[in-house]
Amino acid sequence: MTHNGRQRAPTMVDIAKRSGVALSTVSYALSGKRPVSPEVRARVRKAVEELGFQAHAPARALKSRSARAISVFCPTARDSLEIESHLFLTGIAEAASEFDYSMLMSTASQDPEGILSTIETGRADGVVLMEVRMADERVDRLRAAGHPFSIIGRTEMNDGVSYVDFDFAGAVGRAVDHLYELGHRRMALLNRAPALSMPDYGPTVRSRTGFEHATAELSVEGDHLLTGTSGRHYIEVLRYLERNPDCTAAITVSVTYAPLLAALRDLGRRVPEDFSVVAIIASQIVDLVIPPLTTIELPAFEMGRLGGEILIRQLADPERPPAQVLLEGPLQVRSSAPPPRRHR
Amino acid sequence: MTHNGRQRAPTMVDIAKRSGVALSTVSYALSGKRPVSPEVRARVRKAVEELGFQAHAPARALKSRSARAISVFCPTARDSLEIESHLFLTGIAEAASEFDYSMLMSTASQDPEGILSTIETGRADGVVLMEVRMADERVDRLRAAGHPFSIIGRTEMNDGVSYVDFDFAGAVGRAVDHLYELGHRRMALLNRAPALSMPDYGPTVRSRTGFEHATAELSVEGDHLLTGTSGRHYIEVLRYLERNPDCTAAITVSVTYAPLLAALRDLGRRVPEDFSVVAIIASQIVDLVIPPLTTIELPAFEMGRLGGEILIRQLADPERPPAQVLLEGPLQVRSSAPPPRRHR
DNA sequence: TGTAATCATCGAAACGTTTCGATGGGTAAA
DNA sequence: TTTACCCATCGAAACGTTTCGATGATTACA
Repeated sequence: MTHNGRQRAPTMVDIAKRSGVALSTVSYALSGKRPVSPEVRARVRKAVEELGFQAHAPARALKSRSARAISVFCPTARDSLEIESHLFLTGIAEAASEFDYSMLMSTASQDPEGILSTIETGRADGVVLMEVRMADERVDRLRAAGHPFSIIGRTEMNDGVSYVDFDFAGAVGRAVDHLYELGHRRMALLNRAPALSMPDYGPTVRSRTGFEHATAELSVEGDHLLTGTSGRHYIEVLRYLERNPDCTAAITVSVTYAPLLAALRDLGRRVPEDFSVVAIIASQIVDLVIPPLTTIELPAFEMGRLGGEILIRQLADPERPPAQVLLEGPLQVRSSAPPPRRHR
Repeated sequence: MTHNGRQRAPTMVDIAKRSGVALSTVSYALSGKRPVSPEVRARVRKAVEELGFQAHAPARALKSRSARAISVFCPTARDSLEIESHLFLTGIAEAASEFDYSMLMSTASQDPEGILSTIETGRADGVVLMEVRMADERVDRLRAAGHPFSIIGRTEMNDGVSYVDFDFAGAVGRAVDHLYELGHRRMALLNRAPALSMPDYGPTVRSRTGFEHATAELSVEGDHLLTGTSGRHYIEVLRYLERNPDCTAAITVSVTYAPLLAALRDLGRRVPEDFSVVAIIASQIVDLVIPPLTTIELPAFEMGRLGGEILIRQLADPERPPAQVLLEGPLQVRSSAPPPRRHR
């Protein structure tokens, strides 16, 4: 039952009048913060139903000093698509609705002032950050101000901060192992080229570290390339493959599978017959790529959900110790890097 | 200048005290709704600066009866990715921040109650809807309640409602023309298979109409397939191509390029030598697909931006007549369907 | 010099909740 | 029957703004 939009929306005063009790009793009947007799509760419920009452969120936020909202900052997709962002985002939104919170979203993702102000103006109670760097001003500022927040990703120093991150180093390591078992002895890591504004983007740094360790451990040759989806990047990958024909496998992070597959195709090298690829990517994206890529799955939606949940739980109980979650992704063998022969 | 998060945030009362004027004068000095002497204005500004004052949004929303926020409902990406959604979303967010509005996002995109309630609880002033059907309960309800809203997409009956849509019928028509000029005389439209909950999804319906008109006009054979990214859909496309070897071209809508390219590859048919493809898709996605697809570009980010802007302008001036925008997309010739020979 | 008009500023009420302390009726114990 | 206590309910204040009408000082005009 909803009321006509033309006239004033019913308030708790209206409910109080109609059910013949005091305003405060209505509040207690609805919130349950003090006991209320069954009859009164029923009368109040009935009036709420009949008038289509819905509590006014700003009034509640004003008085209770909590907006029951979290705010999220996510890079814009105007020019290029950070596709994982969308999975993070909807994951967080799902967590919010699960706990009956609102979610504010903004694309001004790198502006520390803007981020702090959503909290300081009372629009939101906490913040979820993503695309953070190893050293990140936004994190420092939030921490200094004492505002609740959680991160999808993590910085270098994470004492006392809540985060959900993916173990990129471990994932790359397992990808190297898999390719090694397939017989490859020289492989490349196509790492994400950080934009100029992101000189030490966590996943990039940690993927590289994992790659260097794993290749050293197995004594295989490993080449590290920073790349992306631009034409220039495609050319660089193409050149690399031409010059290094003994490199027969690659690990791609996020969208870097695209320039690789394009270059392989243009060189007439087939996947997986001539070249193996393991992609670190969200499963939802695999559906859109040909051939079906062997992946280490990045559980992006789940990361978002968890990141949101962690923040909200912290909001509910400020004493709660920070949660730090590092997720692993399963190796999903598909056709771009088949299982090792001896296992077939 | 920000204050320490531990202590109470400064309010306009604090500003009033520090600058030695009345509370109401502070309000007028900051809002400019009544003239204030230059000296007082300067004193107020100084105090604001020194105390790091930021107006409390819920209090403002309560008194002014406007949250300066819009709310957006977008499908979840848990299982499959409606990639355009993310472009719409960040486009809307960009518009919001441009006009100094907040944007609420929720994934409960099909629930009419939830949509109305963001407005009726005062959390937002208007709604942006997406993924609407030809007949859509959410639109009817919003209109009946008299709530401001705009649509990315449109329904069958759009009197008095603001929307931004893409001309799918026209786009498919132009794609047919292009393929015809390339010499193709039988072609398929790989249309989006609507989910069960979306029996008459606008783009799907209108793409089909455009296809039927254009093929009839040119007297070419046109086959209409409903498909998606699942394995079952892939098989269906594969079967279709096998059974109809004289079909030498296809138009894909959104992600349907994926099963098509996979099937062509598995049948050993090359693009564009043996088969031409025109994809109706956002440009940001083309970077992720091999081969580079000839497209009719879906300006998804711009659609989002406009949809947000239209709503906000309407919020600012309720007298403003509804805006109805139908965008066209340029044909971008890339390698999946090269330019006609005679033009080379 | 007196009156009207103009201007900047002030005071108070209001928006719709939540929550504290007070009140009064009922029951249990004395 | 009194006293004490408990319980449900009430009344009022408060949260931080915006905005209306009032006030007093200044200027303009007669």
